[in-house]
Amino acid sequence: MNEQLQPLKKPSRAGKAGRSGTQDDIVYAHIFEAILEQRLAPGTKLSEEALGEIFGVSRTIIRRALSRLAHEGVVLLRPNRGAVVASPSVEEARQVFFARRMVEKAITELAVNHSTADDLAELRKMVQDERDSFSRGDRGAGIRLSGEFHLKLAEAAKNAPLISFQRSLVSQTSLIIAQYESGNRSHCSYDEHMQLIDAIEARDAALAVNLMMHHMDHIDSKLNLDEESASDDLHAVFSHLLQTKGKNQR
Amino acid sequence: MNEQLQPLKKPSRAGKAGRSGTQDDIVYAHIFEAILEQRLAPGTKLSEEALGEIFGVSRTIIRRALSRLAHEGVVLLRPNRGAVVASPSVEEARQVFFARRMVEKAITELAVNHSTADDLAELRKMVQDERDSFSRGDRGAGIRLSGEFHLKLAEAAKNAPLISFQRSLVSQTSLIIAQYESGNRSHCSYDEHMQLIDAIEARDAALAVNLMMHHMDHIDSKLNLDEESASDDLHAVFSHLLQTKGKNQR
DNA sequence: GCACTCGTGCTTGTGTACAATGCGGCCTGT
DNA sequence: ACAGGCCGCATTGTACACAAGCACGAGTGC
Repeated sequence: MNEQLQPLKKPSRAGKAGRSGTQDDIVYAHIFEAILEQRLAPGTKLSEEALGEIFGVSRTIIRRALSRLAHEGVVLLRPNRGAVVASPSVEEARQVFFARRMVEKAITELAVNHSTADDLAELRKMVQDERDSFSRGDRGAGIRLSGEFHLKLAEAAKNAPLISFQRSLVSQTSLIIAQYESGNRSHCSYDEHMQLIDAIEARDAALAVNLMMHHMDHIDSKLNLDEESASDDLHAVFSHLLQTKGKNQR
Repeated sequence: MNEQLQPLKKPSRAGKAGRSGTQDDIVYAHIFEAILEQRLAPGTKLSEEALGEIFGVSRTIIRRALSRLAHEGVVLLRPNRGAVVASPSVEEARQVFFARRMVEKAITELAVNHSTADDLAELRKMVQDERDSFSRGDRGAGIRLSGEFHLKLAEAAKNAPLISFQRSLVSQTSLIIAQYESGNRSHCSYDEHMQLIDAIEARDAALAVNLMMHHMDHIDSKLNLDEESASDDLHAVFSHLLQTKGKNQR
């Protein structure tokens, strides 16, 4: 069991629930980051006690964080058997992508109508960060930041339920990308993000949606979901056997 | 404060997470049911200790249940100030309905392609139950069952992320209906549900989607979201003042 | 008479101890 | 030697006790 947890680096920016720093959120954000940046491999056991020691908090806090992560689908909670990093099957990946396509379309249309100048400025800044990460060679941060771009876009759309759903979809997508990405191409090209912002700023709904749909095409064309990527990752291959327990996910 | 909690009637069917009966799920399902059937009014405080005594479990269990309910949006968790039954504002209601329209459309299309004979049979049975509830005059159960119909439809669509999102949307919709419904008309007419099943069984996607869209129209035409329903419900009127604290919403 | 402040009580937040459950190794019998 | 069952260990599930924070009310000064 290769626990490659690292001993509590700085809180970074805490990505998502970045507001106020209740212990709870800090732990959540750290584990979340670690998973998305692939410092924690799919299938890795997440022991409550071990995590508690690492973060210097009791199991109570860890448990809440894991619960949240499970809700978003990046962690699998197996009754009486602990939590593991989720390893989405190909079928699950397809379902996530289908849902994302639908949501991104709606979000794009809403963003065209509702995004403010501030929203757009922030979005541009995020694309900058993303580009920086890639040029720095930090693939993990790149994956995470490109996800956060899509999340920020959802916020610009000003629809609370969609934001929260998007949060979950983006998390899972990042996990899928980390697991299935073929080659080392930039997976979520910032150029496309930039063009998208331009189209939204121009309030050109048709163009924006079009760009977004192509963007989605590009993302999943870069994954090899068609053949189960062979013996590359034994865990992923048998994950559906190992972890299909009693979750709500069919 | 009028705690109209009633002392632990039978588990009923536990509606949603009906599988296995861990204490956790039981408590969750009971509170969920009580809220959707309007035995718990929006704004009602949900004290952990009180609930614990009622259900005969410790606060730990209650807390998890409340956390799940908060995730679905039917309960509002205010840090250090306890949980209350959510009372969605008109704006929140609009956002939920927008999202639902989008999701129901996708679900309908998927269900046309993926629903099995078993799915359809179960759906028909649920519509029966729904009709029975209304003829019995049990409005609360009717609201809940019509919601469960839409949830079952999502399951027939065979897309896990959509199912879980739909669960949250249906819950919130039920709450909104309970809060804003004008008059006493049957709000989610079973006739429309039946026609929808027929169209799906006939694999007529265009018709099915059409019916679903009209169904959505009917639902929100029955609500008076346009004027804040006057002094009818003092709680609802001032809820945005009382509860807008630090939630992730917008 | 009004407003501000301080004290008190209740509710929630967190840590920890104990119980229950599943897992793996060991032993025994065939 | 291998299969099956038994027992001990580790990890999670639950409850409880203590700490902290907020709300309400009484009292006092202006």
